[in-house]
Amino acid sequence: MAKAHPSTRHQSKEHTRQALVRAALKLLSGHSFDSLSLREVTREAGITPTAFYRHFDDMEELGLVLVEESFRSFGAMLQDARTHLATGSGAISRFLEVVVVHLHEETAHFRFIVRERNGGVRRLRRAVNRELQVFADALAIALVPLPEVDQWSTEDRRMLAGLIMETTLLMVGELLELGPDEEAATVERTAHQLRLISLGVPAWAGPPAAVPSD
Amino acid sequence: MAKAHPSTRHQSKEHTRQALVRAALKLLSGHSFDSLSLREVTREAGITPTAFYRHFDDMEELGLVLVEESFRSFGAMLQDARTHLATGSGAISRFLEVVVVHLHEETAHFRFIVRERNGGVRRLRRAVNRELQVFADALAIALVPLPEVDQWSTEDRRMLAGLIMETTLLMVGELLELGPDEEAATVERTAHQLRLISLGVPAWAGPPAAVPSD
DNA sequence: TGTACATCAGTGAACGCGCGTTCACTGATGTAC
DNA sequence: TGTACATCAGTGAACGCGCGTTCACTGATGTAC
Repeated sequence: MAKAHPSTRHQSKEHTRQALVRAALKLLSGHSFDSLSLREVTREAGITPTAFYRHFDDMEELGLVLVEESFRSFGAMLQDARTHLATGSGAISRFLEVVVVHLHEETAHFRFIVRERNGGVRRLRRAVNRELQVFADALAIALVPLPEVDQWSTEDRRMLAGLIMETTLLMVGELLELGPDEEAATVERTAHQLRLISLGVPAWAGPPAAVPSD
Repeated sequence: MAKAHPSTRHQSKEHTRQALVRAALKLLSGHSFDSLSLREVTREAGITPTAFYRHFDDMEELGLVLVEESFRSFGAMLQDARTHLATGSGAISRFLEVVVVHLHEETAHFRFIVRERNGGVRRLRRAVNRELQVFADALAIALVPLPEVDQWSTEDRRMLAGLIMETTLLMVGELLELGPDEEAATVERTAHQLRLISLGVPAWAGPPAAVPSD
């Protein structure tokens, strides 16, 4: 029962497991998940195909682990963005800079999210979109303190948070296709889009009445 | 040289070709393109694998044809939206209704666009995003007559058109995952997002100065 | 500390299967006269 | 209109290959005493 030290066996198993995860993420830069083969992953990780089953029941289980891990990066990015952020002047540009920095650090994770959210494997798609929903809801709550938004309904705040998150995620998808020197224009465009959205906020008065119709 | 009538041979070849295209689109409802096999497509189309090569050099060429065909549906939708549209009261809701109707008619085409724009096959991704760019630019030009936008720079109009198109396309992606009875909430949310954007338009005064900073 | 046994991560051979592509072919349709 | 030849969409067998999964195994690490 003495499990004081983690034991060499656990450590090396964990090491191999991470090699599998890293191998999968590497290979997914040129593939979608549902054309990724088990043998390909084990080959890249440097182990026998058979050994895969010591770590995962099947590829789909690996996929779900990739979702989890990718969203740790995503969450870290939003966390970082929040601490650097505050509201006010230059907020949008600084927010997008944080996004770009994290994108460069964890490209594979962000690519996985962007690709598989509309990818060909249903369970993965669902898992990715469930996570995105969680983060959008968190963003909606983070918006509460803003003076112009504090009277909005929860639903409206979620609507706004979704729009912000998706506009940002669209930028991420575009940046993944570009070289470093082509990024600036895309980031600037996204900044303008977010500013345009922010300009709509003070004019928003809820869905039903307020504006003549629609 | 007499090619007055289309000839039975051409007709039946064209018929088989369309069967291949239809087979591929059908199979892509549960797949991404890069895990779709040639044999699978010919099986579904009811021909021998070998016969495939009478129509396409390889699967990628089929994929590019799917891009072309899918964007015919996409263009038809935008065309239809424009005739039904005009500006003003209820415009957004009516626009989204047109989108939903076309989505139900050509689900496979829209799914293909949404899935493969971030999919695992580079050439397809590029082709899809090139087409989206073309349509976004067309939308930007269509915005010119609007009184609040007519003084904007071309770049700003493209920025706005991109935001509108992407917000709509996001809705399409979400609707593809939902049953018919769950659609209303998503459409309504998108309508609110588009309205929020439209509320920002009168306040927009170009990127640099005008607003204190950012 | 030393010994005897249990655990278990990774191996290597083997399986049946679907894959993309080749090849020589068939037979219906099209064309020239 | 009738005949002889050309075209060519689709066939069917064959190939070598990578796939996921099974199985009995090895040998290093962990545990009990």
